[in-house]
Parts: sequence; structure tokens; C-alpha cells
Amino acid sequence: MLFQAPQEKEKLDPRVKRTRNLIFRAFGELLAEKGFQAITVQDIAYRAEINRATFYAHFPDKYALLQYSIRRAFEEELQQRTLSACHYSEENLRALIVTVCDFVTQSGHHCKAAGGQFDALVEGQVRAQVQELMQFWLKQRSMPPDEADIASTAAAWAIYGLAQHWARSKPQPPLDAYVQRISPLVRSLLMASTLSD
Amino acid sequence: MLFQAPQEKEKLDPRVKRTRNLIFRAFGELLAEKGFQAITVQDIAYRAEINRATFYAHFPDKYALLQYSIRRAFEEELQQRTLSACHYSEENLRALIVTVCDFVTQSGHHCKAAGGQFDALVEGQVRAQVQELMQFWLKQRSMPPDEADIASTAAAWAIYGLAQHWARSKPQPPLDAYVQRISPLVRSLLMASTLSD
DNA sequence: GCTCCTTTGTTGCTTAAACAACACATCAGG
DNA sequence: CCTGATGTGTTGTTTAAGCAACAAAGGAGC
Repeated sequence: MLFQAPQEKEKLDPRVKRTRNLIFRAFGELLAEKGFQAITVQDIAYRAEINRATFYAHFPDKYALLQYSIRRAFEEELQQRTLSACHYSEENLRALIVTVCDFVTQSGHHCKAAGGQFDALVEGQVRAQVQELMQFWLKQRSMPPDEADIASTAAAWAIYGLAQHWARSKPQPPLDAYVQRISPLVRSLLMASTLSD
Repeated sequence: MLFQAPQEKEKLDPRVKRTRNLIFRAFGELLAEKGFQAITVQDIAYRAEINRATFYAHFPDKYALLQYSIRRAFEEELQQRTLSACHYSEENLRALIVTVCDFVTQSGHHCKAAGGQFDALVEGQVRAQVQELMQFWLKQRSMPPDEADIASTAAAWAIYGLAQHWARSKPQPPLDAYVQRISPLVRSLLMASTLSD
């Protein structure tokens, strides 16, 4: 992939990579089975076939793992939709918005059992990644860094906000139509300076 | 489980256990995809997320892994059918025969691409385990060891031979009927001395 | 025959994971 | 209240897995 996440870059000890994969998968399974609070670190370690102390070598606690997992889940979602290693285009922007909408709904009813902090975590991680990706797009199109910062930040917040709005709205309009409607708004935020293509 | 396989007993370093699991699964996947000869040790190591040298720390070569895998696959088959931790009964004996028949057919067309040695390996491993299990049954019923050896050996060979015969016979009679027909033969082998129950 | 390339086994040295043991927090029940 | 049980973090020591580099065995193609 061309757009590698800033964290977890380059060469990482394969044992570390594998261990995190194991923890990630185990956590995902448990999350689906029991809900967040009911999960203990022991559960995770057992399921992942690792020692409990090893868990703490990678994450301070299960909340940190939750955060990491949200980020990874969203990353994988992006990769599966062939985004993340892409350039800017209207189509990719719409796809990105769709991904965020889906992810927000998913995380909404996937595990409502994680205290009020859950939504905040999802929001933070997803927004950060959306912003990074769009920043990457803009720099690729040679927008000056500080402008790209501002534009991508604004657009990321807007996308997340609109996604949440859609997810909560009753009745829910068809996603396609909604995205068609809002993507020009986001585009205008992104392209405030360079208005071509 | 009450009837633990003689190898791989008691407490084994969890890393070893996990590594072997990873290798076992990776090998199973590759076997389904490419066939035995096409698989390299590198493939297995890559798929299992382990170092190639680690593979050699566990198995001399891929043939040894094949042998190990056959044994494990059959073990798991037994456990799934709730055998292996059981006492002798007519029903369990029939279930055992059914398992062997299924396993022989499976391994027959699952990967025909492993030289002529493949069948021999399956045969050896399966027969050994069938024999061990029945020996366990007999000793549980306080048959003297040397008698149990002989009886279980004869029965194991008979079961495997009859399973192979069934798998190759055309047209194949219904498995249920076939097992009903042959299980008394096996039973007579097992119970040659103690003819009660 | 001869390369070039891939795969195979093998070997010190390095590093991450396992363990056991610890002090501490939390909570249900007598 | 206290007691037993369970989960949390942390630490030093031990052990398995990773790495890089090696020699050697096979193939494929010229």
C-alpha cells in the first residue's frame, strides 16, 4: 500500500506484528460475544494464546487496545474498499464518506456496551484517519502543507459530523442520495484554494 | 479430554503450542490451495507468520509436518465426534468406524497430489490412533495388556482395511448399512477373550 | 557442460514472549 | 467488619522465536 499509516510503519519485529494480530482478532471475537466491559485482560490473553504479561507489553490496558482496535478496524475497512492507497477523485471522496457512514452505524449497534467513552474513541480515531488520508490527497496535489492541514481538518470534522447525523436520522434517507448531496460541500471545503478538477 | 495422545502430552510451552497450531493451520490452507509438492517450507513459514528457522525447530522437513498434520487432523475429527475420551460401547465402535471411513474418503480426494507415500502416511497414522484408542478401551475393561495389544492391533488393521475397501467400492453401499454389517466382525476381534457385554 | 536462481537445512547471537511471584484493588457474602 | 476470590499491573529470570549468513542441493535455460 502506498499510504501507510504513520504509526506502525516500516519493519516491525514479526513476533510483535503477530502478537498484535492475535490480540486484535481475539478482542474482536470477544467484543462480539460479550461486550466491552465484560471482557477481562485474562480473557483476551487466553483467547489470543499469549501470556497476560505480554498483553501489557503492548497495551497499557484494555482501553488502549480498544482505541488501537478501532483504528485498525477502520484501516482494514478502508483497504477493503480499495481506498487508502489512492489519489483524490470525486469518486474516492464519495467512497470515503460512505465508509465513514457505514462504520459509524456499525460501531453504533455493534457494541453499545462500553460506557459513553466508546463513541468518543470511535470519533477520534476515525476522524484522525480520515484527516490523514485527505491530507495525503491534498499534498499529492501539491497544496501547501499548512493549507492542506486546515482544509483536511475541516473536511474530516464535517464528514464525521454528517455521517453521525445520517446514522441518527429517522427516517434514514438512502445512503447514496445523502452522499451525493453532501459530497459537494466537503469538496468545497477541501478545494477552497485550488479550485480545479 | 481423558484419553490424551501419548505424544504432546502434559504441559508444553504455550509458544510451542501456538507455533505448531499456526503451522498446522497454514499447512492445511496451502494443502487445499496448491497440493503437497507445490508447497515450500517458505510458503508455510510465511503463511504461519513464523520464521523459516522456527519451522525447522519443530519439524525436520515438510514430510514430517504432513505426518504430524494427518495425526492431528484425525485427532480433531475424533474429538468433534465426541469420541476419544470415551469408554467402549457398540455405538462408539460404530462411530469410530464411520470416522475412519469418512477420513479415508476425505484424504483420498482432498489431495491426491503427494506421491504414493501419501496414502501410506494416512494409513499409518490413522491405524496407530485407532489402535491406541481401542487399546485404551480394552485396558479400561481390565483386559491384560498383551492381549489388549493383540486384539486392538488386529481390529485396527481390520477397520482400516474395511474402510479403504468401502471407500474404493463401486457402487458404494450406504455407510450406515456397511458399518452395521462389519461392526460385529470387529467386535469379535476385540472381544475374543472377554465375551461379555 | 555451464551458469543463475530458488529452496533447503544449519548455526551463533539477539530479542520478544512466558513464567512465577508480587502488591494492590475490587467486590460479594458470611 | 473481614475473608476469599478474582482481576490488575509490575518485575527478573528463563526460554523460544527471529535474524542473518552460510554451504549445499536441485532445476531451468542457454
